[in-house]
Amino acid sequence: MEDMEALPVRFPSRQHNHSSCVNKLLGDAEEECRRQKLRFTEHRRKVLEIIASSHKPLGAYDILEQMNFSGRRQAPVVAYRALDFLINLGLVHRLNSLNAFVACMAVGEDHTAQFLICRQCKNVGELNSKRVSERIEKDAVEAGFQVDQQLVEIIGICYECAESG
Amino acid sequence: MEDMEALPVRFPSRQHNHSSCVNKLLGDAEEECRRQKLRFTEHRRKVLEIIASSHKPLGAYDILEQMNFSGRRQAPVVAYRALDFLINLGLVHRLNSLNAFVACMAVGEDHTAQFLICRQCKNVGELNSKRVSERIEKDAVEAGFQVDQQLVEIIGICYECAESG
DNA sequence: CTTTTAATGTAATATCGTAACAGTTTAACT
DNA sequence: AGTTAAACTGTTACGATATTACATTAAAAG
Repeated sequence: MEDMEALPVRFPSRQHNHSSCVNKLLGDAEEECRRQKLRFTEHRRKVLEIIASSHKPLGAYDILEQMNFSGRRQAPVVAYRALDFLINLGLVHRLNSLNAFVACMAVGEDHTAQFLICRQCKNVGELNSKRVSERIEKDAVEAGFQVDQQLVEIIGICYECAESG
Repeated sequence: MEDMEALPVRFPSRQHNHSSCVNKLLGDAEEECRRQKLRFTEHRRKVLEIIASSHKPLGAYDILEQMNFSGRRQAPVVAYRALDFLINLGLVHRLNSLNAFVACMAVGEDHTAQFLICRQCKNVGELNSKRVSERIEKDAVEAGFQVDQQLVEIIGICYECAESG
């Protein structure tokens, strides 16, 4: 029998205003850090802000370029350290097929994410389909494989790009 | 209603002898190239042979190391060119989460592959679950996304590693 | 046998990511 | 407060992965 609950999907529309995303995410981050007694430092805040201000995936060096606090260029490791932290907290995801990073669109929802990558506008959305993750889990187990982590990246064309030709 | 046909899965067992894989794959490659009027050159044959001789994913530079024909080291681009060719032919797959390459285990079967990556023994298997690929396709479409390509990598522990503790 | 298409050789360089270690800040505990 | 331990930062250097560009050679098509 099919699971009939609505399929949660987040794909950023063109009109979409980022600043609310940014604020929400920064708030979530602060709260989560308080809860887990972790430090939400300047670097971490800045990196999260940069990533959340775009729904296009950013490379580590793109992020780095936007981190010139005092005109001074940061070393790569600075970005990578912050990214690791944010990924562990579930606030940022890494897209393996692009070597790039996006902000999570469903923080704290205990979601399994499949990424929708539009190869035209380059925006990335999240499909949070439990049906997909459960299907993968079941079939892997049936094949004798114990699943720790699923990485699902779906390349194609988003709704708005398909509309506008 | 559930699809009840057997779930095709290939995970290399420990006893497994590679030479038959290698021969089969080289044969398939030759045939496919003849059919498509493509050239199965020395580099391409060698790279395919190297990849097929292991079920552990190999990086481009690992492959390169094994390509020293005349004691002379090849340039990276040589390996990448052959890899691109073999990937386009469907004989080799790229694992994005590892920046590495494996031989296809189901050549010519019009398969959609999900990769099973054992983080203990490092072997990689292929789950060729139509149910998974169709579930992804359906849910993406329902979310307004037109799918061109699916990248599914499943990290965990294979049967033999789970058995032996 | 010449044209044109595909593949190769070679060098240089771009892009992505980590190791190592000294110094500093913060939190936790007397 | 003063001391200690843990986490974070600054900095340098380097390793790993991948591509561009262009001259040359080989193969296929006419």
